[in-house]
Amino acid sequence: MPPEGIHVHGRQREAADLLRSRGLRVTQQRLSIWDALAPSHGSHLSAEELTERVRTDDPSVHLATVYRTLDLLVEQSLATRTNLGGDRAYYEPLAEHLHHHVVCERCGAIAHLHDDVLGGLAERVREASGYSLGSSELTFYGLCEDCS
Amino acid sequence: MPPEGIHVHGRQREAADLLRSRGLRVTQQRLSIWDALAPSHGSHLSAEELTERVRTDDPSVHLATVYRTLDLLVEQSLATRTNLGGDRAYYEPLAEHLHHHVVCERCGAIAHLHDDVLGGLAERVREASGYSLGSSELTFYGLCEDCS
DNA sequence: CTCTGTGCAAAAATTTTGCATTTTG
DNA sequence: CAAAATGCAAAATTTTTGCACAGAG
Repeated sequence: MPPEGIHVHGRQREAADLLRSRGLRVTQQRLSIWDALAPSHGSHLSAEELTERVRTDDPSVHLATVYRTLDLLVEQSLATRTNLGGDRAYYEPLAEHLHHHVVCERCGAIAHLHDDVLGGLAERVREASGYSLGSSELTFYGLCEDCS
Repeated sequence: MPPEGIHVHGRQREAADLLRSRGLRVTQQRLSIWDALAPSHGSHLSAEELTERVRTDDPSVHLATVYRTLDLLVEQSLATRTNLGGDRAYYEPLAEHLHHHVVCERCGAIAHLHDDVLGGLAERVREASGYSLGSSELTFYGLCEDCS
């Protein structure tokens, strides 16, 4: 088992490649932000929460930079922005598979919903609306098992 | 066909009854806001747009009152708040049937999606997540027929 | 008359922007 | 070196709140 540092560097190297391959500049800030957004650190982070995390590594990173980087990552489809019913936006690294959210209205627990649970939903929506569909944001509210 | 005034008063009387039956006070501001939120006036209004509308009738109504009233209406399940991907919240009077939204990413046109288009979605989500479901907010993004 | 709702102004919370400086390629 | 990214502070946007006054029941 490699020491912790290796993981970080591996992940950062991967991020650096992602950025470079898209013609974007690789900066220490972007790498740190990408790190802090890692799924293992818990998802659904607001820009402010993310900044706090990033700052434990590099306190000089400014909130504005985090916003600019998040815009960039979303634009590049490397992250997604979700709303989850609150007032601010939450960000997640783009997962292997698309997913949606089920939010517990009592304790705030968030479950992920794999796209394949939806059945032929997109097709039905396309037919009903006449729109050609791209992305979607589906959020269900209810009570988690513990709370209900 | 009754003159226009009758409609307004009919709608306002209905609103007054709704408020009274819930133990809430009937104020001119609430009636005007309810009126302005009417589906016929076009839906998906932001608090600011709604205030503008209300002010054509009564310029003294304050934005803060609109926010407070909208909170009230949502709390009372007389209106819904949706996000539609933007930064601010949009409000709709609670329709006869629940519905969701399909937003055109190019021209902004919004189509409504009847709940019955979703098939057994809620049931499938309940099974997959273990949550007992209440409401949901589903937004699809794509291109409308004109734009695609 | 009492309690709730409103207007107002001020603040809070979230996100964006202009500009000088630093860093990347 | 040139172009792009960052830090900073200031502004813009959206929503909330405290308080004194007005209006509903």
